[in-house]
Amino acid sequence: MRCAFAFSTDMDSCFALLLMAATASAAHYSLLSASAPVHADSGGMQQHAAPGSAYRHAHAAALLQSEFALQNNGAGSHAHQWIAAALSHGGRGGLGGGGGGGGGEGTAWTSADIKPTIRSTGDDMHEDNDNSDDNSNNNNNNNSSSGNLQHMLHHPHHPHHHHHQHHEEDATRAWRSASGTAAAHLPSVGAATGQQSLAYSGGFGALSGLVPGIQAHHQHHPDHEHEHHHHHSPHLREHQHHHRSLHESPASDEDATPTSDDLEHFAKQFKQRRIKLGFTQADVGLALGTLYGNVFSQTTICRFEALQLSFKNMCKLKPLLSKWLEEADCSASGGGGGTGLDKLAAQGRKRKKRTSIEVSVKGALESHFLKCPKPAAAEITSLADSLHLEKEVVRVWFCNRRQKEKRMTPPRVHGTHGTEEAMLELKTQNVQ
DNA sequence: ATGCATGAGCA
DNA sequence: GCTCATGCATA
Repeated sequence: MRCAFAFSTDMDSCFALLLMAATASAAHYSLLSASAPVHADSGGMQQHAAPGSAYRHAHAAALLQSEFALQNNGAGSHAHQWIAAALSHGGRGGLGGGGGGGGGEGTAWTSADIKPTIRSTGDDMHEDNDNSDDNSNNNNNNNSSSGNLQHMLHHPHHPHHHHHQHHEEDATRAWRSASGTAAAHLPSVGAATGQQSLAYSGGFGALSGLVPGIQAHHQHHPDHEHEHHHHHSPHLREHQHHHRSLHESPASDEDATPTSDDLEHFAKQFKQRRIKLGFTQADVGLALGTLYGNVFSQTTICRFEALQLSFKNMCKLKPLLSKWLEEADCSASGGGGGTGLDKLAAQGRKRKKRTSIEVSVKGALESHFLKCPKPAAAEITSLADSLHLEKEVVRVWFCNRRQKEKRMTPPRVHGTHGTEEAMLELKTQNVQ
């Protein structure tokens, strides 16, 4: 492979740093391990003894946990309290953007200082180009209303449940292509908030983290106006026949808009290699940040692997991950052994405490969603009222629910049985 | 691994 | 207020 770039920059100094880092970080705290007794990735078991040897074994099944089953911790459902954090580090005045605005009673969770995240650190502008309007967008995904256009055009069968009736407005921004410019915000990496597990002890991640030289290149984005074809079936998981357009090989990391199948395949492969190499999802997210200027969280990487992002988003991330993978791959041979770099995790923003919605209430919301995915403000209000939830909470719930519909991997039908799907998922995921 | 949340950008 | 990308916090 051609992977001899990058490191050459500063090998010497890097090693020095690595050594220091190595000694320093003996402590791993594994938040995740608790949640991951079964599956290998995430948390607990990433630290393999032999750096050079990538002998990781495949791991086990993903447990699919039904949200409904787990949620009833009985905790007060809608008592809101914010984490009053002492905001020690500088911040900037928040603007009450989209989120906070709505709630009537919603105090200002947003008004203090927020967003230490990458996007808008300080004052710089992010030119993230996701011009969601003109030419980008796409999101072809499944079900959703108009988005299905694609499906209809390219494949007759319609996956999942769509009980949708219509939605004309969606058509506006309906998928057009994965064009994208998916690419991204330029680097302005801020402090990566201390992530959950930067605890591994892998090889390259640390290294890349320390190498200063390679920072700011941008990724290539998949743009192309072509409507992209190919179906992705209800359960993408099973079939991974990737037929490509006819001239490119999206499987690698070339540009060209990948097909759903390509993405599926890539994601699978990515996860496999990542694990093999001994990296956690969080590690990857961090490495991406240091390599390309965009830090991603464990969550995002996880969702990528699980195809739980929109098609467009998947396309955007793929090249980045692909690149990382290449580097990780080749560096693996060199042996490795550095360890975690730590980031100053100064986090002090006020985030509304996560509302935990009771199972029964969730059920009610769900059924409303089936009837009407996009309730009007008034409906939301009354619904919220009858369920004893804040309006804002309900509104957000619907937003999130809609987003879910648009993922590549649609939400499971947790209806009357769903056994089939569950089994299928288990089966297919075991492979890794 | 996922639920609820934030915020940019658009309308 | 919606969508979309993304993540903290939690199960």
